Amino acid sequence: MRRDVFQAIADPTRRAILTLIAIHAMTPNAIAEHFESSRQAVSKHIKILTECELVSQKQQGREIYYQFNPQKMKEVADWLSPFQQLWETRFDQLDDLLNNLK
Amino acid sequence: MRRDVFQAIADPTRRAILTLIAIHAMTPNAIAEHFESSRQAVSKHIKILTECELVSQKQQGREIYYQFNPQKMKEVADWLSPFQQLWETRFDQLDDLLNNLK
DNA sequence: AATATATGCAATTATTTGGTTGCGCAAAAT
DNA sequence: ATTTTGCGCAACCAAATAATTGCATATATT
Repeated sequence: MRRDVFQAIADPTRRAILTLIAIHAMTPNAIAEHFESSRQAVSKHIKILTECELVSQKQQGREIYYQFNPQKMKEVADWLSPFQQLWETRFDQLDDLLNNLK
Repeated sequence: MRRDVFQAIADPTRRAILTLIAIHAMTPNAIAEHFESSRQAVSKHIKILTECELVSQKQQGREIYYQFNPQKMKEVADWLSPFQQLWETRFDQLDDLLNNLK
């Protein structure tokens, strides 16, 4: 079972969940209310997000609050950063970029 | 057929292809040489990357050179940017972030 | 002209994915 | 104590995905 961050954010529902809980931790039911999908479907997405550590949980009675883990998302940004220069940086820095990619 | 950038970069081979051709445009055969997978498998990945416009092509005789399109990749960076503040910015800017996410 | 090369397309298959439904369990509420 | 609520787990299913194989076509090379 491949469970990396890139695969996790490939799904639009999961991306929406992340934007939701980035604001504040939420329970599965609260999250599911924001979507058409069933609670179970949403819960499955949360499970995937948890397994790849984009999300962590803290139990509170019978409720479970899921919260966003920024550090893991940073992995995407890190992979992206060498490319970033290609769309925003001046041409005299292109050599640096090429070196980074190798 | 869902064909967005996020789904495209979910596959590790496709990410590797992108890093490869970001340096300079390459033909499918040249790209395939860098992987275990067959030429056809790689070609399919290239097709997906082309369909979501992460890659564009220019024909040159019977060879086709595929090149990276930074602008499309920027979409990922744009989606990521509000989160970015969560792992690197000072706390007094957190309000701005929360507004951006809503 | 005949052959070799570069490439795309189509059909097939195994695996993965996203979703549903039903069930069980523990914590609250009545 | 009984019922309701919040949640995860397992089984199942349809659709999508990744990869293979075989074939067609156009451009080079001989």
